[in-house]
Amino acid sequence: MPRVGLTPDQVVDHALALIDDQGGEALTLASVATRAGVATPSLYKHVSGGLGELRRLIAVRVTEELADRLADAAVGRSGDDAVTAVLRAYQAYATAHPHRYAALPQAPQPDDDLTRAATRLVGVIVAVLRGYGLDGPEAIHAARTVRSLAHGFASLSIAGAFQLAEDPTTTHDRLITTLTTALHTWPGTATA
Amino acid sequence: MPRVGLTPDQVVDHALALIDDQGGEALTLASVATRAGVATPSLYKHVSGGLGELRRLIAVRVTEELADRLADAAVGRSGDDAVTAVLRAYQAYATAHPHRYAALPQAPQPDDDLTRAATRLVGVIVAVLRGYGLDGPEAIHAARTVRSLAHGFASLSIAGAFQLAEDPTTTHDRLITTLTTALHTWPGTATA
DNA sequence: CGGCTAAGGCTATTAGCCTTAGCTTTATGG
DNA sequence: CCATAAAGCTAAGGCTAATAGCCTTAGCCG
Repeated sequence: MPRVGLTPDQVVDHALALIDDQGGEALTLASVATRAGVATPSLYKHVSGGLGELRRLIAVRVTEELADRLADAAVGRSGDDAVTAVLRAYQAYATAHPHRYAALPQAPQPDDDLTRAATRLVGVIVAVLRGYGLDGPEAIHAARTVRSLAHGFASLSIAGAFQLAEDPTTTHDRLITTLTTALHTWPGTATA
Repeated sequence: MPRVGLTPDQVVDHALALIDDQGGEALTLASVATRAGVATPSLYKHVSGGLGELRRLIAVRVTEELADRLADAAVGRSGDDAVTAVLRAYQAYATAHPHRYAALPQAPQPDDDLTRAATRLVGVIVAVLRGYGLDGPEAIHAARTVRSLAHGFASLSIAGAFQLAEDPTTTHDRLITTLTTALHTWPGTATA
């Protein structure tokens, strides 16, 4: 029939639109195919690994998007200002695209592409940490801590884990203050 | 045929054994039924909501288990000692049962049972924070921060996100030191 | 002791999904 | 203008969840 001219990237586009609309549970090759205006098996011409690979590509794309946002937020800032902006950008992305963010851990194994994207994301954090005199292995430990905090808060808030009356936004503010304060006196640093 | 004498709890037991063995991806009513020595539809007699409810029950069970471990770790300790023990227990549980922990976010919506279990888990953290003079709303914000850090690190480490040469155990040590230090000068506290 | 009821099994069926195989058509390059 | 590779299709197989309806067991009550 008429050729749609699909590309792997476009398949991921459709998949993301579907996830945004109906959640990761609804991600099925059949629905993606319908959105793309194509029969289900045709998707294999572009995503040969089937559903598993599609999930992988989604994780890569989302990680890249997130890394972009963080990089944008960091540019032109340094120190506490930069960390604050990065953490706010992280949470803003997760809040704006909750299903997309929740789809992240659905990826199979961390492959090369995903590792590359994640490395870039971590790179942004490491770069920001230079403002605290952190470098080398300690910068990695600190960056992992930052990422754990950002990811933990994002996934818990998306999952609806914060049900008490207290405003999660306030929690996030506290969390940022706590983090910036801690980074100034990072444990492994001799300069205390 | 001969009655197996199944109960909802036993169904969850089988499901958890399956998850531990083969990961959350492999959780299917058919496999659980096989393990239980029963035909698939028979499971509906015990878990009427089908796969969705089973996942819900699993999340509740895992959250309860985790809360137990944290409570055990906290007993008889206070202050930095208690926080350290709780965070280590958290990570130890996640490391010991990675698939089980990864299955947590597969639960549908936070229902009453899950909320109850999570409330107990948070209660343990809040109790530990009393050692820092934290109470009321600020204790909640601090507890959420602690939980975010613990959950973020656990899920990232399970997902294999820490691929660089640096030892994640060292990261965890730094993370704990950072957290205890920060709790002593919690942002919202007047006593600075 | 007889019989009733409810619970816990079962088989059969439907609907939906992923995936592979193989055919057909379109677009493109020589 | 034709050959070929890419991109679509239909058909089919095998898996899953879920529902419907039947059968048997266990236990209780008269």
